[in-house]
Amino acid sequence: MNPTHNRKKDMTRDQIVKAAIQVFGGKSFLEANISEIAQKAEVAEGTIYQHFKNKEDLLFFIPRERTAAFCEGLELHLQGIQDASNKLAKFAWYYLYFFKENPEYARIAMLELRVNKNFQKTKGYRLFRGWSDTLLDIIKEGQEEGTIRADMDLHIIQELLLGVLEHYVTRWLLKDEKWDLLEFRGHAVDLVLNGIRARDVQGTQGEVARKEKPAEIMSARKKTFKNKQMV
Amino acid sequence: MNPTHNRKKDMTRDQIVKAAIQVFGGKSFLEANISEIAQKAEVAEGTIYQHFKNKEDLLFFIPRERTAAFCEGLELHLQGIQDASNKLAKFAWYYLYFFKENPEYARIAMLELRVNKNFQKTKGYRLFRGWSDTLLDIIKEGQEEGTIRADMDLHIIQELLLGVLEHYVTRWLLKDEKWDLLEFRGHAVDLVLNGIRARDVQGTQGEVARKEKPAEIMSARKKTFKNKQMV
DNA sequence: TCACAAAACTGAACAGTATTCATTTTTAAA
DNA sequence: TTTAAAAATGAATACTGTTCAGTTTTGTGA
Repeated sequence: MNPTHNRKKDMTRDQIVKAAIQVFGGKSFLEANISEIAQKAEVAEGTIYQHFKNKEDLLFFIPRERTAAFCEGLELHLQGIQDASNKLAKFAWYYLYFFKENPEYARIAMLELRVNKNFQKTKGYRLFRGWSDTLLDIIKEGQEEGTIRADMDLHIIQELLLGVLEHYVTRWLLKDEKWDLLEFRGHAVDLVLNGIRARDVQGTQGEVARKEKPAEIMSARKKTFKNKQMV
Repeated sequence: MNPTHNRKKDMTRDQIVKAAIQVFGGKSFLEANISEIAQKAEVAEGTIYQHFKNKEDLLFFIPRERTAAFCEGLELHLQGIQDASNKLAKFAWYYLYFFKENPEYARIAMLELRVNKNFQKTKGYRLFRGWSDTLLDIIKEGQEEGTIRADMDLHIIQELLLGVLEHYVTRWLLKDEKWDLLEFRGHAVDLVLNGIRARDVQGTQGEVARKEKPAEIMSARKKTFKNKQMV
């Protein structure tokens, strides 16, 4: 068979992945079982193993499709926004909006993939976190603009933002999506942006947990991050 | 047998829990297996099921012991510190310090329990999150002192702090504890404290994501939180 | 010290589910 | 239409959590 004519196989694979999102999105990895996925996808259990090495491999494949959709939407929503602060606010909004609209995927991403050590080593993970470069660019832009404090490494700020957003989505999921995920967005984002905003510090109240001078901090941290690969 | 004389049973239970911490702390819930725990605890597999309903029940029992240790240490380390900001800084330090010293428990708490929907309904969970009232008290104190911004609900600030801390511990674990967990503490805490610090806002740069007036925000949110039980 | 009943423990048997693989069916080019 | 490769099948297998009938240990009262 000609390698370009592998439509059929792709189609059943898509069916399987679609079914997997439904099943994995509704119960934990452990509780979800292959037979149910096979049934939903209208294939035999054995068929799944022609497309995926095992149950975990199938789980790890899921973000590929959704990440692409996430990135497309993000690009679109960021277009036309001028300064970095507004871009960050928009980013946070879109992030929460996306998971609100994709609750099944949210459960998979936040409650399974995000805390899975094996997933960190997969191709899917790089896509999953690939878009975070966009975030780094925005932060850098803000630092150059002078609207975001430059006395701190990019990655620290990035981790702060992602940490808070992931946390809010996770809490929302664990509480059975009882409230609107976007409800507290303004306040949470306000706190974070307030924290990273540049201002003329006069040492008025800024003595807590800051023993080194700004310049030293930045250069030192950049090196450390590169060596230790925090992100 | 007299119900007060159940020492023997408690001892084997402790052995089992200790072994469970080791095994669950070294691999995922799925990869960990009962036979290994039984072997490490020097009991038969069947014995475990006399103490715990099932594998998950055993996992959920683990935080009981460690939470007590966490709280004791926290109380001790907070003693003698005067203002709320320094208490929060100390809280963050102690939080990270504790998980740095208990990496096995950290893996269980952050990568398994924290994202487990079933765990949220257990007795262990209430202990696990019980100490967070301490955090609420400190934040309230800061708001009354005037050092922490009072135009925002307590719980929003609490979630921000916990979110960031949990996120940093999680990243550290997923990257195989490659760096010192306390290394970036100063910077992360600085960002958060900077964000929640009270200051005389003149509307200089504070227009992002803040469409309502401070007073309205607070009263509205307090109600919402109570109704929807975010925490 | 012994008897004995309750508590605690044991491990082989059981059950449920992920995975394998020999076989059948489908596909598409010749 | 033929045919060989690709794809799909599902019964058999293997692995692991859980059960339970039987054994051992414990503590008490005679």
